[in-house]
Amino acid sequence: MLRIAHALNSQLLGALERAFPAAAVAARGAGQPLDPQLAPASKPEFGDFQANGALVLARPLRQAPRQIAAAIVAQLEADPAFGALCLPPEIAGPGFINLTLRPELLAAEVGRRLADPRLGVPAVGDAAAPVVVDFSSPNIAKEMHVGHLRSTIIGDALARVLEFRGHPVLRLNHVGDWGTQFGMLITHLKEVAPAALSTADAVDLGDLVAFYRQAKARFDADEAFQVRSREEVVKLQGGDPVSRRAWQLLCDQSRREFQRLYDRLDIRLLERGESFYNPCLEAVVADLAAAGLLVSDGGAQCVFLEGDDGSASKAPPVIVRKSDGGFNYATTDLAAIRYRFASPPEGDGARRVIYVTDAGQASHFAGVFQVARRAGWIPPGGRLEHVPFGLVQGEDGKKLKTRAGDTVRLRELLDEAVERCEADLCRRLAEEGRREEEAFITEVATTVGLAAVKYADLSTNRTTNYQFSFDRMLALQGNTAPYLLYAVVRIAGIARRGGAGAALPSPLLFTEPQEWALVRQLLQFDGVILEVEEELLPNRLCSYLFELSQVFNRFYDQVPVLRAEDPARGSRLALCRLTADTLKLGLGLLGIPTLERM
RNA sequence: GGGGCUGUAGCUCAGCCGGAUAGAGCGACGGUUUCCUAAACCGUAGGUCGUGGGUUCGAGUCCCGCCAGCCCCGCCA
Repeated sequence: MLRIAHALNSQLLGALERAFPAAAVAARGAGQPLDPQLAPASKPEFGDFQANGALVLARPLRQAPRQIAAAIVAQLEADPAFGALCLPPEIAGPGFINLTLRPELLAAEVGRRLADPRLGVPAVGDAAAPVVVDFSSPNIAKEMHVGHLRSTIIGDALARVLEFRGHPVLRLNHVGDWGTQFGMLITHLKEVAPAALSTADAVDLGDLVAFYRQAKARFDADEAFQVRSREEVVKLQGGDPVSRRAWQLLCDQSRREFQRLYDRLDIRLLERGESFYNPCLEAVVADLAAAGLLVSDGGAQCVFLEGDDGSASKAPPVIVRKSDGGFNYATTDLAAIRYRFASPPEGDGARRVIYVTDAGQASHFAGVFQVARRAGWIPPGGRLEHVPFGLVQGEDGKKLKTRAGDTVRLRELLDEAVERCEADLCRRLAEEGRREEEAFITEVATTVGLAAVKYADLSTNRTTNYQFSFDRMLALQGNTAPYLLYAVVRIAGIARRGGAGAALPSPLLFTEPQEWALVRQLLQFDGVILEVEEELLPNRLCSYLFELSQVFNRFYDQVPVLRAEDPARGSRLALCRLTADTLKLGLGLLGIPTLERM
């Protein structure tokens, strides 16, 4: 549909310029070329598209908007290329031009899409520069908890969409693997399990969280331990081999635990933690000094921020070197930005860098981004974007906690979703008297449970806080994963009962309004993907897929497929097939696999 | 005190850079099954878009003030 929209837009623009040549010249001279304001029709009865450009011209042309619209329409109707695309346009309301595409054109588009594995979504060329998506980013020696849920799920979905569009995507896991907490962890490890430092896999650290707690408790209670821990940090940063090995051990252990969750959620990540940027930190500060951005304040090296107009900002400065000479997280973040935009081999050569972190870090990133921009590290056309998301709240509207008031572990949260799903499925099977293999039940519960967690998160606009509710996300009706998965299953049922290998007629022939509604919904897929790529809002894709499922279910309910006679039967099978392809691809881009039966 | 985000139906949320009579889902109420999975479909009720101004032919959407909630605010990430 994008291709058609582009064609229509240029035809409209041509009509506009032919109808009002003087205004077109004047507008171009003023740097504000005429715009037909082509948009999708706001209601089905208005056709496929509407052009609102006539309304804007009313004032400069001192003519009634409907009169202007009529002049544009007259030009359009004189254009044979337009006539090949659309039925005669209609002027409605204050001066909207409503456009309806020729039905046979829509049917042909459906046919073309069935033969296209990309379903009409254009791929960016080979010359595409890398896009960095920085997401998930847990801390070493800590367990992943509900706070990592949104970054992980949203980041993965965005990466999938960008990859599908053909961008080389670097999925970076910026893990917290460097910092003062390693002093106490290593000191504790050395004292509790010295064997681990000399023999591979001698000790299973087991529950790293418990280990972290023990170390923290000693650190808080024991002054001598504190001193040893601080010395340990210095040794680690100085490259002491034993300290490095202990650090490596902790990282390896954490990595294995993270990986179990990533495998379960089918998420690929390239680990590149904070420590990776250590060698660059000196150079970062030197760069900032050379750019004249550094100011010493209270012994710390700072960059003071500016407002949009270049005036001094009231925001606190970005500190890149502490008064004790050490670097902090802002320095690391700056080093990461510099590295990611820098050309290979000294950097990633990225043109777009995306950070998926909670909204609470907005001001931190705003400051760091400004410094990077003023330091000249962002190449022309380079995009640096913070993709913020809101808190995960419980149904009481407060930050999600367990009943005991603890942080919710991600693993346990996923377990509960799958368990609830399985219980629900078993109850339903019993009610319907269905018998299924254990393996089937496990597969369905796992797929639906995890899909529900992902979809619930992705389907709301990420900028607002998100109210977590197992009952809502697992509901079988409404904008939920189970509802969408069920639509796929229905189509799979049709395929099993004889629709699988059927030859499709050409041209496809549609007669029922439910068929046309489905056709129009299907053809919007390409536009939605490009919108998600641009706006980085996965909920747009979710809404689209939900609407597609609704339109399909209406069609399925009201229009027979297998029992119809050809050519209707074949044409309807084509719609089923394309619906299934679109739902599978779309859900796949959200990181959600589909099922044949459920 | 400074900054950010949010405020739309009883509840959870959309609203695609200003366009036609503000949309879903849940919940409520009522209906549909000799037929491809009823995990579905159809219908009814329900909104002063926090509030007061402003800009505009046109504002849920843009600007300003105010109110409420959440979050952030210099050497932690």
